[in-house]
Amino acid sequence: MKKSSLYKGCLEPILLRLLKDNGRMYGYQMTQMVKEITKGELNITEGALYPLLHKLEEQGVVETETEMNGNRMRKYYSLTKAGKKHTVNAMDEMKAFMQSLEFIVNPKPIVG
Amino acid sequence: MKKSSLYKGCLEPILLRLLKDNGRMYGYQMTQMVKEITKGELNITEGALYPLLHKLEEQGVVETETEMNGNRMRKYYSLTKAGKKHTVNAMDEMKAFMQSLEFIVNPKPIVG
DNA sequence: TTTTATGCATAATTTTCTTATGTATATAAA
DNA sequence: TTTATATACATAAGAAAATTATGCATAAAA
Repeated sequence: MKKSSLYKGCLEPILLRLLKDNGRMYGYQMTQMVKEITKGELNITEGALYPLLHKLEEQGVVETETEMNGNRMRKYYSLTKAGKKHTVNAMDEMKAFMQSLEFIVNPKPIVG
Repeated sequence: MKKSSLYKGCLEPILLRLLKDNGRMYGYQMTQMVKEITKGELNITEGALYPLLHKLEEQGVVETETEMNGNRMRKYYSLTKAGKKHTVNAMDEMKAFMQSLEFIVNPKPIVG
């Protein structure tokens, strides 16, 4: 994604979140949406994206439909029922993680 | 650190932040402080911690002093002058990263 | 006396990216 | 009209950054 890859390990929950919010999406669309939302901060590389999507499909987290847009193929991904459950857990973990980061980066002084 | 390692890639800035806030610290102390601050969420493994500290020392980001505490050794780490500059940048990147995560996990609706 | 905590360290392996490469169509710019 | 950019997929090689396992050693608690 970026030079300073803080994002290592966060890609899967990010994709799950996108699918949860937007329903059906195709790969390239995900990269563009993330780029836009993060104002160019986060650029998902194809080498990270596609293998991960394939893994999630293998695991039954997402399912796909391939459609033609003019002459170009689009492979749409959406969460399965199991994938939706999985996503709930992933989002909880994500929140806990972000909270923890917040605690570290912005430590609260102990009030006596 | 944890099973679901979202933290992959964040360890270095976390350590820099600790040293910035607390001055001189030894490795084990860092693991305990992070565990405490994050309420047990983040458990830094030794296999991740020590090689990283050694790398930072090699790079001149931190410097060390070894002291004996009773019969047990403690190796104290602190930021060098260059390390302090480096940390300012790292914290900026960290903030941008956290902001981006926030945007994704908690997307703001577009107000027309 | 055996487990847990403190304190360091490293090797092997796995996970998760980046970078590079490949194929192909559509559009914009030169 | 040719070239660059954008769209859209995919995979392989390599690097980065963890986990897991192991080792050594002292101190305290069970």
